[in-house]
Amino acid sequence: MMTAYEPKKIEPKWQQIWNDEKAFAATDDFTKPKYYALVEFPYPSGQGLHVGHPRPYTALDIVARKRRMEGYNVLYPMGWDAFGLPTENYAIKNHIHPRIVTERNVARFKQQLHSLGYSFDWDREINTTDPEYYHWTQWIFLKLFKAGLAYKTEMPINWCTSCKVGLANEEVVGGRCERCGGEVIRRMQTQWMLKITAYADKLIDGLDSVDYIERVKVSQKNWIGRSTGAEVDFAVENTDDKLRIYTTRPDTIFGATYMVVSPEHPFIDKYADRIENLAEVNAYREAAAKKSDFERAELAKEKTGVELKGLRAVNPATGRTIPVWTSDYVLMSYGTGAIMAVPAHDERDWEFAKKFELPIVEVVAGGNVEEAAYTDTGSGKMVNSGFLNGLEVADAKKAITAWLEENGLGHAKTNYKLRDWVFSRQRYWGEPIPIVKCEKCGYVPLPEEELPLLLPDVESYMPTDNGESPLAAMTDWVNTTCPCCGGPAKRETDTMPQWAGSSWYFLRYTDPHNKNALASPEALKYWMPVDWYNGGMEHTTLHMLYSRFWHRFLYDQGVVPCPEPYQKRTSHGMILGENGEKMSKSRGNVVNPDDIVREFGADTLRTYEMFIGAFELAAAWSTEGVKGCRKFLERVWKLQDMLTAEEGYSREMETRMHQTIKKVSNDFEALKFNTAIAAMMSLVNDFYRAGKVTRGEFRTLLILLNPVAPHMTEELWSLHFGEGRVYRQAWPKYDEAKTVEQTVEIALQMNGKMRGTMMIAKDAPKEEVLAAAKEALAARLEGMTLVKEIYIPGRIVNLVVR
RNA sequence: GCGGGUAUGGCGGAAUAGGUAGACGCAACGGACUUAAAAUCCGUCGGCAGCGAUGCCGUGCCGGUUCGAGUCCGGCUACCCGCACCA
Repeated sequence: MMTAYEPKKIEPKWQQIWNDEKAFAATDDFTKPKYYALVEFPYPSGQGLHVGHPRPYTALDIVARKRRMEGYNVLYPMGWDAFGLPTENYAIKNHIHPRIVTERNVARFKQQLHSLGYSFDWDREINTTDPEYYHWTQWIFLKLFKAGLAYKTEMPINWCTSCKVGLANEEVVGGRCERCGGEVIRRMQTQWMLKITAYADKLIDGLDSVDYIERVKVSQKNWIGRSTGAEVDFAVENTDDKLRIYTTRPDTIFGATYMVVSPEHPFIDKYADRIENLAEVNAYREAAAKKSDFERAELAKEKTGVELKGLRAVNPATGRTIPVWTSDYVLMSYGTGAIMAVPAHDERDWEFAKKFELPIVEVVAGGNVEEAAYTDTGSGKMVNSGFLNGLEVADAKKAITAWLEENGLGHAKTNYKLRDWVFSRQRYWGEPIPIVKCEKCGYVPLPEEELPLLLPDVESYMPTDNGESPLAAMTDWVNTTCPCCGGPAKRETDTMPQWAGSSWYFLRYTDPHNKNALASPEALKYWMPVDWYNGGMEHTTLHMLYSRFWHRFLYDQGVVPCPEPYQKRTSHGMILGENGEKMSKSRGNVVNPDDIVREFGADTLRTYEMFIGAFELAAAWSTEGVKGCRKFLERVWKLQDMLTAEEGYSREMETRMHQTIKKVSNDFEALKFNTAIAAMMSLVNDFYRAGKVTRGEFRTLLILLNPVAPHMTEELWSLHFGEGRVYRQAWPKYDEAKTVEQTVEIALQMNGKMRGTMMIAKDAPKEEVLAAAKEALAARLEGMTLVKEIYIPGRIVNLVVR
């Protein structure tokens, strides 16, 4: 008699067996074909695993398990991105060392992941807060520093007033701190910077060589924001000086009727004595300085500005003098901080010109520049533009750029929206920056053999109001000697941002216990690049860009063997609450995976999360849907009662078996887990309809279903197929010829409208099919003239009549 | 504003290269089993009309191409997610 399906008993049992057998350890046999599947390692928060975590983990677990069955040496690792603010804030509040908090959270996460039966190679677990790990994070920083890509500078930063910490532009969302929602203001601070801008072109161009879903590529390109144009010098009247601007539309230079400089532009101070309305100008500048970037953008609807009276510039194309204004719609941080304004062909300039009654001169025909700026670059010929008249925009660009270069007035120039990466945090729970400041020698890197520079214990983790990290209070630690001259020196007290540890972690997995290098060249050569990396869309512009930057740098340094770290990148959709809203504590719609495992089992949770909908799209949780998946697994379980002694496939099921193998195999590769599972459900329904299943059919089903529901399939295997394991079986093969039905149902249409169906032999000749169709539709064809006969084999017959 | 995405039954969602719209699942309804309920198994399940074989309509909206359009083309609308004065 068959036993009941009890996931609570069988799941922990198999998890223990896999653990004892080291079932999923990647081997160091570098002669085997490899497959490196990667999911983003989690931040071990105090809340434990969220029901959103298992979606990507299960998806790539399926891929990893399938690859093993296909004979690959698979690396599917897991670790902890454990530095970060929530842990530190918790530590401050509860006076517990962040290390202890981290350990506790990691233990919880790990136990939860175990309970879901993932085939991670736990021997390769890593933790970014482990000195053995951050040794190499610091080592990479030193490399960057020595290559001139890390520098310290005083700059206005985004300062979160609540976290008391500087934020990267990417961490400011809608003028507020991405993490705590606190107000963000601008503040001057000395910061370590990484020159990611030096890699802007490589980061864009590298995208051509990898297989990322399109929207990830598009986002990255937009974020880097490469634009080509020209820098042009405008002479300042009555001086020998020039004001340099950047434009992407040098072709419209004849229409430049005024100039605008950013309120922060040094030009204003330089010529302060000539500005007749200096008081007014300074008042405007002060008002602009108080606004955050966000406020500036918010108030964008209404243009503001002040003319710098007494200063005029010369349009190098027309030779006419034009006024110079200052306005906060021009940003100091992009281009040269100054623009030529062409109101006829730029919306912002147009608005500004309308408001301040500045002249609007059309130089590209095709619009009505009194009504709106005409910005179309695809059509329209140049007018009012001297030697450019009659040219298309694209040709005019080339002609004017050549002319500017010939006359020493300007040159072609590429600009980027991407800014350098603010790399310091005034915080405790991060990697110490391995630099000391010596009065004599300046910033001096620690010798590599002194790494890792350990994070010292401090009394308080509270950041300070003056913007210094809690480490600054540790005078014993801070005061040191200069590695260069031996004189007194002070350690850097800022720490690295959380992005640091996650910018190279995929390399460490290839050789996680290496004491002499971040990983051995052999391991890197074998495992890299990652074959398939899946993660959230929220990481496309931050983590993805940062890690590609570091990896590309390490490639240039000869440390890693390939320029791009990830061969393929996909993204999963979010799991929403039952009400269709984002899950959050405040909304009270959070589902805890532990509860689902306890009530239905891990296999049900895995199956449900894969069945919930298209992998890339958001999907709302449904407890009823979970029950449906449990029911499906029960039905598989109960197939035991219908098992016959036959080893192969039965004649009537053979085609269905081959079809299902094909469908499941292809769908797993294409991330179409929902339809793969639907196909298996369908097959199981067929077994029920037949009232029997052969051992051969059952065997194949268990293998196909194993990546999705590994525990139950192992249990059924052990009950019916002996000591072996499903996870060691070869992935089933299908015979294309056997996936095709011998008799097919085809649709009968008249004038494209459905008029019935008929069964016919798959390879029946066209004439025969048409004859049969005409016979079937004979009554309807009465009195009609047959105009055309269309036959699509296996699909449709369409008779066109009049 | 710019970029990307989505729109299909009561619901989640299927539909390789135009070729039987609604696979699979949920809910609902009917039946079997049961003293009963749950569970399970079997069946029905887009709308309108009809006792019925059947007919007409139907994939956000308007139009087009085609023997045939959820799918292609032109023009819209709504919602979601990024970015947001980047010259």
